[in-house]
Amino acid sequence: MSSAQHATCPHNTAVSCGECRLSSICLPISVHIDDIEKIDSIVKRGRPLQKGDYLFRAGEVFSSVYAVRSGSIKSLTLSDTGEEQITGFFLPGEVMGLDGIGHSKHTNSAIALETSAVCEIPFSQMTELSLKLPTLQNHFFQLMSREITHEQQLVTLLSKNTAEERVASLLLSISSRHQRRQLSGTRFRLSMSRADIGSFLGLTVETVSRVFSRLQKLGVIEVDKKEIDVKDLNLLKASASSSH
Amino acid sequence: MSSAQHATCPHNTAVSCGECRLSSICLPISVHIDDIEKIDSIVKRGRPLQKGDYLFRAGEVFSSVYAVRSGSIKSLTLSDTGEEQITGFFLPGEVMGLDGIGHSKHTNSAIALETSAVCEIPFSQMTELSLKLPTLQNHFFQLMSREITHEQQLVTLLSKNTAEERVASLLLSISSRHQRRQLSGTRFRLSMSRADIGSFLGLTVETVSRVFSRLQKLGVIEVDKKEIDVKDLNLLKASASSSH
DNA sequence: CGGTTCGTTGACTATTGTCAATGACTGTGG
DNA sequence: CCACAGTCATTGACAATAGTCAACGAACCG
Repeated sequence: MSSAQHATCPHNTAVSCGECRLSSICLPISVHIDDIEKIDSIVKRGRPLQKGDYLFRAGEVFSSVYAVRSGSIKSLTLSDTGEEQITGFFLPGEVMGLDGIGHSKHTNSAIALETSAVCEIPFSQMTELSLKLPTLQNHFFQLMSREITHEQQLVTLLSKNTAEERVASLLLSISSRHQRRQLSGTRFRLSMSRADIGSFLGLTVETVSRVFSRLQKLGVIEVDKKEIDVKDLNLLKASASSSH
Repeated sequence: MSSAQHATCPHNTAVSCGECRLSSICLPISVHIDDIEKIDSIVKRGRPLQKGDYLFRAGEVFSSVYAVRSGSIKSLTLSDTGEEQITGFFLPGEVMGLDGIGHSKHTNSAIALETSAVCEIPFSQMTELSLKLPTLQNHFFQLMSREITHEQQLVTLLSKNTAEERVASLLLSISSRHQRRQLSGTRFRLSMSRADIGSFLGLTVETVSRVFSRLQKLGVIEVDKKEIDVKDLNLLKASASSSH
């Protein structure tokens, strides 16, 4: 039904890192086979999360980072005034929870947007193993650095771009992340609500909804509830970058 | 003249990590003395940068991260349309350049806001040393994780807060970073221009200027060009957090 | 099925951006 | 040492983008 389903069972809990088709995304490219086994031995695979389930909560003691195996997860913080701010959407192959390292506590909560499976990587075991596998150490430095870069790009998006450009950019981002997994970059399902999108992009639900309508009217995309069909990728790219 | 001057020469290039009064900020707290010497031996200390000098440029090959020793540095990216986005301000003891690790290229440029000195830490030597000093490895993981958290807080600020709240938050941030270095948290000099502040906070120069005027009229701060005197810290904190 | 959440659309408001003018400060060169 | 050009900061008037409030229908859940 969903276009994001894998050929094999998407939430299969018995797949090792060596066999996982996502490994090229979440693991260092150039590790030896026996090293993959070592990594594999510290990874815990729990049973799938149901939509709405928490993977971890802000304030909890940090002990692991998580690689999404299937489904999708949103991360969010609660501001002092109690309202939630969506800080990210994580798709299969992406690693989350890196923000907890700095203060030994999670600063975000993580909630499944649909039925999802994750690989838990206990952080202290990972750092220990990193001392013997320079490639692994380097991989995590790179993961974290890219996360910094992503956040900076998001800051720029919020600083300098209009509502339409922000929404178009998010669609492009999701599109390319689907493509990286050999899925369609032009037809996909948004697992998050309009409110989540709005919070992530610093917009209200109403504005997000209006932008979807406008992009549809312009022939850029076709929207059917959460299903998005990109009709003209170049137009979408044009919508995402400021014209002035 | 500037309130940020150290008692000893602030740009002294001959101070080792062991003697540096900033070490508790930029180095792991619990390293043994001989280990500090090892770290010290890979750190390069160049001659001070003058105002406007580049420390590195976006696109250059990444090889080192930098700890600010004195002065202040701004980091910025150039958008595809060529306009600059300020991504951060770095004060003594703070480490910058971490975003370059992920793609082996700097994604930001770094420019001195005033006469400044930095410690250059060659990254490959650091990672190599990290394999023998778990504390050092952990320290860098923490530094990077905190950077992620900071960026997320900035995203939230831009998403949810008004112009006044953003400016007040920046002033509070600078205030507490000064205090951490035993400097006055209520009287300090902003080394960056109004345009830099605006770009960083996603506001125009005019709006920044108007907010400064308003905060002054309200008795929160006193503004004399770049010199800021916080008259009522609690009022400033109130101005920084959303009232609704 | 009924109640609740979610998404869309409209009318109006308000915060911030844009454009413009002015004054202060900075630095350079005659 | 002063004059001048250029940048920077401030302020005002006006415009525009996105937010607020409200109503409605559709989908989802128990």
